[in-house]
Amino acid sequence: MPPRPPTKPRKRASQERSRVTVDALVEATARILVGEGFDKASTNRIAAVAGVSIGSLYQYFPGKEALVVAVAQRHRHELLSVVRARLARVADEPLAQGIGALVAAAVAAHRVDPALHRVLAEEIPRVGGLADAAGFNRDNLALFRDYLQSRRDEMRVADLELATFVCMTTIEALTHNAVLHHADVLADERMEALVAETTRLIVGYLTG
Amino acid sequence: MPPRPPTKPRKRASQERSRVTVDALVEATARILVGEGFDKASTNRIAAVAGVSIGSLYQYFPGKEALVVAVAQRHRHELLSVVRARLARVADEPLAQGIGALVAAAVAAHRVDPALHRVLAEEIPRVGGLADAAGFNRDNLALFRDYLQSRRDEMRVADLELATFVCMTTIEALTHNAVLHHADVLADERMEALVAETTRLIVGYLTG
Amino acid sequence: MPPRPPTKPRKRASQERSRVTVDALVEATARILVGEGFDKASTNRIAAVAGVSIGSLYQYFPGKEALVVAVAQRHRHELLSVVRARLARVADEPLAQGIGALVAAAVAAHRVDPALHRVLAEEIPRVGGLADAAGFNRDNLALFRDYLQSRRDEMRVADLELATFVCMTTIEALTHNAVLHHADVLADERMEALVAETTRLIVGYLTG
Amino acid sequence: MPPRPPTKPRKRASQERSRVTVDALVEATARILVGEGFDKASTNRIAAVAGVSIGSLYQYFPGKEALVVAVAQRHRHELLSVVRARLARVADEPLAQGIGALVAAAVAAHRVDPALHRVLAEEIPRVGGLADAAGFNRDNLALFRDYLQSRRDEMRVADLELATFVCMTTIEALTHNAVLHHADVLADERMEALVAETTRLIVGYLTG
DNA sequence: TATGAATGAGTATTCATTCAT
DNA sequence: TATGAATGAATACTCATTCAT
Repeated sequence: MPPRPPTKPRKRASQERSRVTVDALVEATARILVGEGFDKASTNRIAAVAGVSIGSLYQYFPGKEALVVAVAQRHRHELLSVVRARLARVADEPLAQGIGALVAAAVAAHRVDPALHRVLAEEIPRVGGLADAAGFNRDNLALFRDYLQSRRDEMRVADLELATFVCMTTIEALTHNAVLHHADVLADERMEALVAETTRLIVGYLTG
Repeated sequence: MPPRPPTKPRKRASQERSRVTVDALVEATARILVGEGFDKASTNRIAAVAGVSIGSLYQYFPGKEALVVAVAQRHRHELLSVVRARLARVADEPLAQGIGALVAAAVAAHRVDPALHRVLAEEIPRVGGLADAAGFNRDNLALFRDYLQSRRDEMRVADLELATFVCMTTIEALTHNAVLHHADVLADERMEALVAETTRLIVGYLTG
Repeated sequence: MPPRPPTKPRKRASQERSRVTVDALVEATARILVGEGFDKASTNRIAAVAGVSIGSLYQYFPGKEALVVAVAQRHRHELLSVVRARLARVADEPLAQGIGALVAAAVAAHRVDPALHRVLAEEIPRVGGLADAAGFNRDNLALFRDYLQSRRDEMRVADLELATFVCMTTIEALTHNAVLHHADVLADERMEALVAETTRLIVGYLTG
Repeated sequence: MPPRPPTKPRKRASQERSRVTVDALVEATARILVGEGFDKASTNRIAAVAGVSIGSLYQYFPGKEALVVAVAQRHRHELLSVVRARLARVADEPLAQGIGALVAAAVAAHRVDPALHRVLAEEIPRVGGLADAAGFNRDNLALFRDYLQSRRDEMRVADLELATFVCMTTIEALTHNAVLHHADVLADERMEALVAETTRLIVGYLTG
């Protein structure tokens, strides 16, 4: 097993000045990822776009991977706050409403920065430290399991763990595919239809 | 827009000798992809492993991408024949049986060469000619739409196109995730449970 | 001829605090040199290990070379005091005793800090200001010439200068090689044999 | 223990063309080593001076170290043939003649390419694969032991192994120092004196 | 005086691809 | 048709040193 490239930031940006540098680097990485793709994102290029010397890049990040991971993390946090916010509003409503909201939230999340989301999901070799760079699912999964748990009496599933896996995978795949690959085909009203269908699919499955 | 690297084989392998060379190259590519990962798969290395000179490689393939595409295609054909064979056997049975068989087929397909499947799906930047290197779905999609069409009267869906999309995406995502990322967790009996669950999910959805 | 990097300390450490800083830097350099080798000894690393800011390092030393030179000088002083102490005890004894003591002293000197000695002698490019970083010989040479001069009547050599050169070079080479490269092979008793042999060699040469 | 940089040539230069390339690279390395010193000898510079692309350099050598080793080896072979040739002529003469010839040979050897010899001996960090890049002594040692063995009855030494070590180390150190550091001081006639002195030193030692 | 953020020239190395033989 | 020597742009990363705070 070859040693993986490190992905954790090298030093904390303590002073204000360095904070700016770090942000510029992460932002530049995101911009290049979206605009030119993963393998144009060389460290030299990132530094140049960030308006920062290559030396400074390496003061704060141990390498390219760490930058991509930082971008993915930032993206993940944004998604998560979108999902959390929406979910909070329906915590006490019946299952059908909850699932509906969740699916809608997933679509909304995929629309936060679809281009970045696509690069993160499809262009980045999921290997080494990048393996779950886009794995915002773990957080989502926990969130969702808690929700399902709280609604357990409305459901008819034997294995909650399995059900969570099935639901999350399904919702993620459908919204991802729809938003990222069929946005053109699926006009707005049809997207609403998809949300409805997905909700029906999941609710039907859970209340079986 | 930068010109994409060409991905089509350069010439037909008419003579027997060429045929052997081409096969050796594709096989070597696959072996390296699985054994060492996408970015160790350099053209020089592929040629070396294939026991062929780098010059010859470029006689038959316009570049690296073309080789990967060829590997993906070969893999796709294998998958497709697995799915087709299984589907043929249930063409005349009721929907529930058909869907069950399809899900089982999807699992079987993912087990043909999981390591290669994983590399193709997760390590290769889905960009340019590689965009749908792993997109064996197109074929599957057509196959499945035809099947659903033939069983339309057992179903209660308004939009067949949409339903096909929903079902295929769901089945693909669930089996992919299950086989490639949770094979350890999902022991054999639980895998059977997953097949059952997935079938219930889809059948429930289709029959309203 | 490119300008040589300066190797003299920048300012006198007049205040106590500075003194501590300078010592910490020299000590850190020595520790890194021994523990990780010459080319891991970057200025940044030295400063870090010394617990001093890189800025401060440059307040007291004009560059990396100066630090290494300082380490070498410190080492040289230690060696010299070892040799001097031993030599003082035999100043009035006949040649054979004197030479014997000198050889033993040379061995003892090489054992003061063999690891540092080795790095200084073998890993550091003897170029520029580093040219005689390990050249503790100059001092030794003077010391030894004086001793030989005082025993001139016991000797039968035409050219004292030449004889000094021959003796010093020989003793240094033999003890260095023995201690640093054959310490494993030359067990303690054999090392004593070497001291005896070397003494015989030199005394034989001087007394014709 | 960190993995050492490899020092063995990467591929054999089978065709005539590549032979030329390899030679040019080794020659260029030597020239840079002598003219600009070890740490100006970057791979890019070596390739440039050799009039060869950097890519070609890496076809034949795994890195910088390997080139330096190749240079050292080439140099060693030249030295060895000088020494061997001279030694052959006195194989049957008495010890005093033999030692005299050997010392003269050592001086001659150091004069083959003194500048290169100096760089190899003093500027190259004797670490890793470079550790005995300049260790032409091993061959010499064997050669010399055989010679001493054949003259054993003229000698009065208890431990032949030790005697060989003492003689070789002494001769090497004296000639090295004389030729490389005191060439200016030691004019030709004085150099002859040194040869005589050294011979006397050694013969005296061996014949007790 | 001390700090540490910033610099950027410089270094080793890879790899897709070409082309003379 | 096959070969493999040659290419060189591109890449990740280091490190001595400066200077504003």
